[in-house]
Amino acid sequence: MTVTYPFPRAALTVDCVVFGLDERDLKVMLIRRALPPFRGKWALPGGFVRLDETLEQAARRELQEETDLEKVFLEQLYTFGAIDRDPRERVVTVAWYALVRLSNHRVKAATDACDAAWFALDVLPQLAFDHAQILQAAYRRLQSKVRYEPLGFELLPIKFTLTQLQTLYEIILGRALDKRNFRKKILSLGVLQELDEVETDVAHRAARLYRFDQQQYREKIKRGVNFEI
Amino acid sequence: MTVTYPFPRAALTVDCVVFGLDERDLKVMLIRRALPPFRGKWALPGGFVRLDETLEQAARRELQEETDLEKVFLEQLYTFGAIDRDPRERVVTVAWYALVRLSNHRVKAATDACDAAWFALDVLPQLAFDHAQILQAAYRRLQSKVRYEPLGFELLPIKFTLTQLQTLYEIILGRALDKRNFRKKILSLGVLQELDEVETDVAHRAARLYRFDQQQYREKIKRGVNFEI
DNA sequence: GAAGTTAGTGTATATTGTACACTAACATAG
DNA sequence: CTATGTTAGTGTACAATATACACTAACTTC
Repeated sequence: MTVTYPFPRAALTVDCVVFGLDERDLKVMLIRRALPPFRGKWALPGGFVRLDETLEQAARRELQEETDLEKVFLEQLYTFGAIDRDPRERVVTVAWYALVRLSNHRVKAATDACDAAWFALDVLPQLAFDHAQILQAAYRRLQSKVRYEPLGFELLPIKFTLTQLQTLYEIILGRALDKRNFRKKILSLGVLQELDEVETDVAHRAARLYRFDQQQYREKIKRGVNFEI
Repeated sequence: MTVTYPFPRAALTVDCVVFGLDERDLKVMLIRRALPPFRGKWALPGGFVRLDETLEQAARRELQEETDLEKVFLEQLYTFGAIDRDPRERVVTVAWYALVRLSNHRVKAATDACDAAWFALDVLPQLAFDHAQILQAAYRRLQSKVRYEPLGFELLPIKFTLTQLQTLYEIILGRALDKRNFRKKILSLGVLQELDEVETDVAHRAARLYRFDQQQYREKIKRGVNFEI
């Protein structure tokens, strides 16, 4: 099964920067490469785009092949096309970033002899190809976008406390926020649904649980209300 | 000169949405296609990516081939990969948008029997491929980005009046702005350099000219000052 | 020099952001 | 069952920013 073209063509891949949040850190999922080049080095999950799938389908397929991640938030980041970014040949990659609820998703048992693991952003190993650059771009995008779009909720459980939400913003933005002002602000946006439930299994006063109200959010957006932390 | 690969590959192109501003409208540059498919239809300037050039180089080359545009503001927009976006075969395109000073740039005499022309956004002809979608995406990007990055200056002459600047924002954002508030705001950002010159050839009081101070802007950004209209 | 046209300017009010500290509720250990 | 530890939850005063609004100045042309 070979194909012939009148002019040489770049290979086209997708790569995914998958962010997850645990108690104290923003983490990113990496795969240890089983094959050269960069054998044994860590890399972003990704692979070649097939001709019968869109770019987004390719990204989702790669996510599922290497992890058990389904139905996650996924958005196109940027397309990287430096001439020598892959030592073998010209490869252009469409990079995506994904946000997942870490608690729900365990990394799938190693596929084809690759390890997969979560790394905190400040203790990243050396990465293959230009993946360090891609990861940085994804992190910067997340930091700027989280301030005016409700991305953060994709990283939390469906039901969460206001403290969890605040901690999330503090971790992503890298600075402390005032508790009372944060609550005032976020509640005034009117996109949180207060539940009749509180946390369980905590050794102190249990906090009220909330959930993000997607429908409310869409309506507010239509009316031109802008979400900004 | 043919090449053979073990698996089929998508073709890779770049397309550019080139915005320019005249007295009353935001305009976009289109090329009339000389060849099928969509022969005779209008399309975004663009073409195939060569293996010895980056994606940005490809976009700039296409701009220069079909217009006389050099050193323009150019930024990657999004990569479009719908399976049947080109009727001939699978083609993935990396879309870019460019901002040019219309007064400086006349469209180059038709290259290989293509016409090129500027169209106001509200009187666009039917476009080839998915170019209408790409153009819409570019316009939305411009509208949102112009509010917190100094893109607008790329569309004006180097020396401009505050009224010209305000008109630019009004055209792009599609709403009227208050004259005094606009001036207060834009001057308080401290990125405009007041010149010792005024407009000429006007049949009324001549307005002071200003220029955008790139250096000041960079310094302000470093210090975390945020530019927002 | 009169008429027409755009430039250029300030203030009062409303809205939003920011700084800041204590009591309430619950779990657990003694 | 009481004391202790821990986090939840709440309001107000002040500062900064955004908004609404109308007239005089400067110049050109007839």
